[in-house]
Amino acid sequence: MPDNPNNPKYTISSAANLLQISVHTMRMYEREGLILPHKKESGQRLYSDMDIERIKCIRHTINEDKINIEGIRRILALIPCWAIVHCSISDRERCVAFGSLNKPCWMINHKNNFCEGRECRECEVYQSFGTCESIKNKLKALLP
Amino acid sequence: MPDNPNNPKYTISSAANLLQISVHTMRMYEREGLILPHKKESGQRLYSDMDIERIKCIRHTINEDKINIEGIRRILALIPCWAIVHCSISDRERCVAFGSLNKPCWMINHKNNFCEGRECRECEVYQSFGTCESIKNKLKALLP
DNA sequence: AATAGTTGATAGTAGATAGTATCAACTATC
DNA sequence: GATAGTTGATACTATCTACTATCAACTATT
Repeated sequence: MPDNPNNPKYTISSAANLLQISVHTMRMYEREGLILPHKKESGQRLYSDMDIERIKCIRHTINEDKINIEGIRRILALIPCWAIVHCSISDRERCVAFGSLNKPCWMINHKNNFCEGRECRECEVYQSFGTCESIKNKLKALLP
Repeated sequence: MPDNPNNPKYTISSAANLLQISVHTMRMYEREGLILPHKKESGQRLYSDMDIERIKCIRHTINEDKINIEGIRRILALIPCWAIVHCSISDRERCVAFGSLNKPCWMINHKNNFCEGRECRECEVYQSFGTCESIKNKLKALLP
């Protein structure tokens, strides 16, 4: 396996070490829908370099920008997934994620359409927040 | 003056009464950039029915949805004003609001362009949050 | 097979955040 | 012209939120 930034290689404790936070905080962020680590069949989590970067971004948003977790989730829920993956109109009509206002698509079972068989972890929608670049910049690219 | 919903007619205390909140909370929301009441020349604030509706929405977002004020402001900052008012590319390059990531345009002096001479209170960008309809729905309308 | 790490869950804490109280100077309205 | 309301400012507080500690059962690694 080549060393791409999505390669899940850190256990939860070594990731927590890198980030100087507790293992439990890592799991909290996941429960809240902010991160989506790789899971082995046994259920054990593994984190990639992208995941580390993403969590740094989350921490900055919470600690420096003073936005709470509900706020972050609501912002993530605004990412216009439909315009990023270009799913069809009929896909959208059936899609629970498209209709959701308070949860990002990757927190919702929405596999009855375009996203069938795709890993949310790998999806550009999920990764929009990965590098802490603002979602506004993504909107600027999409909206002329 | 006809009775349109933007007509500023309530003083701060009668508005606070209608909303069952303190006068001071009203001014806090303003300081935080969530509302933009009409001001008389003396500096006295006047609120319209739309303002009342907007504050109801803000309260719901804080108390029920549990999103903090910083979070709300960051969400408002995501409204794609440029695509709503259709300002020119060169306007955008000069516009401080276009570049801002953490404040909505109406909190920023951005009158050196398209918005020159326009009242932010009356602008569709500001009013996007007026009825508590989600900004996601606005994005859906703008993004095919 | 034994140690170290992981899982989910519940209970608890330090500190931040939304909101309040109080103030003197100024304005509206009767 | 007098009362009631408004302005901005600072100091204060109750409550919630992000985070931690501890637990027994399970898994990885040596």
